[in-house]
Amino acid sequence: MTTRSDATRAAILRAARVRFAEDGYQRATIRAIAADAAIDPSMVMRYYGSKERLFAAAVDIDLRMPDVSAIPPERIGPELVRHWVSRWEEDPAGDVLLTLLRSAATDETVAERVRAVFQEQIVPIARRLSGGAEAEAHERAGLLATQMLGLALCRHILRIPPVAAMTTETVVERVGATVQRYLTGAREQPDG
Amino acid sequence: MTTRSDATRAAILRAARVRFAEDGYQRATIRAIAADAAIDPSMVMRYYGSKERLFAAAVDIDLRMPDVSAIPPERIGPELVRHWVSRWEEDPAGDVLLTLLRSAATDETVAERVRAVFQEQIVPIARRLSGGAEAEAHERAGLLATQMLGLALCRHILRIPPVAAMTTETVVERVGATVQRYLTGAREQPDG
DNA sequence: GTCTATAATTCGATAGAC
DNA sequence: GTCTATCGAATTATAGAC
Repeated sequence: MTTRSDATRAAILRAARVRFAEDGYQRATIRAIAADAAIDPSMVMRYYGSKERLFAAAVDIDLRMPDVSAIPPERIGPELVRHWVSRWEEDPAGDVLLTLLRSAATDETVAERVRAVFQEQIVPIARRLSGGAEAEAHERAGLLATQMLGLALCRHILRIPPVAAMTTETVVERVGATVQRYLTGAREQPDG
Repeated sequence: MTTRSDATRAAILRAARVRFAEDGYQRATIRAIAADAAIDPSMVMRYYGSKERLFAAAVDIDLRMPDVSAIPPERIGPELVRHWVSRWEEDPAGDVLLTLLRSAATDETVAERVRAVFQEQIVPIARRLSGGAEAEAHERAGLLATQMLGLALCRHILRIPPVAAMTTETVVERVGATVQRYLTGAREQPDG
């Protein structure tokens, strides 16, 4: 029933997501987050205990991959890319994904978390499509990750002009074709 | 003729490259770099003036893309990937590339530099292969960047197991085919 | 050329008044 | 529940002895 404290908590979390997304974990300061939320810095400590716990709360989100069994296998590539692109454009999710990827590049703890998401949410998609062979599923999932994360990196973090300017439809078509090949394409030769 | 100071400069630079590559710009401290180089922290300031200038000196390297005119157009994809993978495994270059990409994810100044490298070294490759159309060259170069940088990100920074474990030959074949399509593949439909 | 000592900031975290 | 005041630690950077 403490609605005022709940509002404060939410305001802190909202400000933290923006700050972490813009500045990264290290440059973002508790003082700046508190200023954005228009509250006192000590309130952040009171509600979240430490900067690290605040960060964990700010990036605690479910990646929610789509149900691949509902997508025709021959359309899986473009559909996955479309889902991925739209996730990055949603409101709190986009900031969280931005924060996660930026932080993963400089923080081993966050990188480990990305690897866990890969193992739990990406590998099963490849496993379902490549009928049993475990090593093959891992390789296909890995290639998928290079393209999906590379797209997000260039489009939202590095903001390479032609990639950032590309329309959703162009991305879905061009990158979708690559993802399709990585997931369902014939293997040209045995693994070297 | 100041060979001792030159040796000190070089030792600082060598230690800086390793530290920046391992810890990133912010977490790497002048004190730690000096300790690695077995000299006094104030010497770093004496030789490089500031942490920022030391960083600039540490990552000042030419990316040296291969001469594309010497490669048959139908083999450009795998050859570019092979060159890229091997650059990341060279000795000082690998550390510098690692530092650049990690730092670009969290530092806008470094990101701007990556964009400049893209414009000066990647776009011309696409331009040469796509005969004149400037917008098309930019888009092809952008797609190339998503795949190349995504590969480096997953293999060397996030160290996603199946990507990190992939042999050079497998990467050259699988990712090379994608790069080949991005650079010389037919366009399925006009840009949306 | 090299090192000691320290200035000047900045930040996370705590104690306690109201 | 919220804010004031401050501690303690870490960092870049500087001044100056040797």
